[in-house]
Amino acid sequence: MDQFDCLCIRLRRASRALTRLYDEALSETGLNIAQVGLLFSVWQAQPIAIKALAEKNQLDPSTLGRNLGVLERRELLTLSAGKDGRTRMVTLTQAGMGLLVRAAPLWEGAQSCARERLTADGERTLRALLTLLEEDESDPVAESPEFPSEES
Amino acid sequence: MDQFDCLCIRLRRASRALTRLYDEALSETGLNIAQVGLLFSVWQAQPIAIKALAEKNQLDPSTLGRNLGVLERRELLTLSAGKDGRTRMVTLTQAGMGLLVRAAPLWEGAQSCARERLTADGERTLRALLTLLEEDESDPVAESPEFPSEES
DNA sequence: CAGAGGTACAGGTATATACCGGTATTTATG
DNA sequence: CATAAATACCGGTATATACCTGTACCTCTG
Repeated sequence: MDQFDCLCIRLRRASRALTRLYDEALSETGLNIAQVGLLFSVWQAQPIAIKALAEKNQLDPSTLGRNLGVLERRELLTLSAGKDGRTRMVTLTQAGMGLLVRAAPLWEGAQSCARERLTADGERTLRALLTLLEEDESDPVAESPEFPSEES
Repeated sequence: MDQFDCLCIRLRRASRALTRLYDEALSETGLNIAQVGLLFSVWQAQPIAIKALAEKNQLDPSTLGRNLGVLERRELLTLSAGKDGRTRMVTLTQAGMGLLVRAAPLWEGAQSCARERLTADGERTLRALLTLLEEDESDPVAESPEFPSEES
């Protein structure tokens, strides 16, 4: 039962390390990779209800609700009542969009840095493995858009 | 630039999912995988100073200190002054040892379950990749060179 | 249409995580 | 030896994460 053989502990540790890398790269935006990723996820699907967004991100809805609260207070997104009175729809603000645009090149830098640590084959395999680990999988947003740019 | 192509976001998501699997398996112990892993790590190296344990686990020392506090309150480990008056040495209690023994088969179940989702080859590759990712966490994107702009 | 049951979210509680600044202690330096 | 610098830890603050409970709202059924 060596700890280094625990897939979960290793994955968590790698996750912390990689998060530090991305957070550092994004530091000048004032947001971390979790927040930027969340903004991006909203941008892909807005307006979207909290429940749906939670499933999309495999996050507990209550966790997501609090995470959204942070971004709402910073006026990067808005939470408004949906047609169904129970739901709250999430939408990016102009500032939120602008932040994504600013974050894009910084994110690319971190991604390149992370990618350099992997061989092409290794990265493909990692992706396949991550997909397996993520299990369920709702449709992976087929023709996925990219980070918003000035033109979008 | 689909969010699913962000290595960090994917790793974090896989980490959450896998953590849920292990936590569920360990639920009857009253501890989660992070706590069990920490107990195990202490057991491997006790008595050990917080700083050293933090490095071993790639955790911020203040984070680790708080995590240890939780386990100390449950009397699974003790924190005592070291020879160096600044350090606090971590040691498992009998209860802490006992909990590790109880957790072992439950952990094995979760590990097997996780392993079933991977091919043998895939798992080897994942381990190699995780090792790569865990290596060096120093000065990240300081002077990141060009970005391999793929098709962008 | 009224009540039962399901759904979406908010908030409480607890832990995980990191950064920063402060304090005590040790080590290095003149 | 006195003091500056480095070290190890603690506590404040903020966010991330999940579970559980309560509440408002919707939907289904008799």
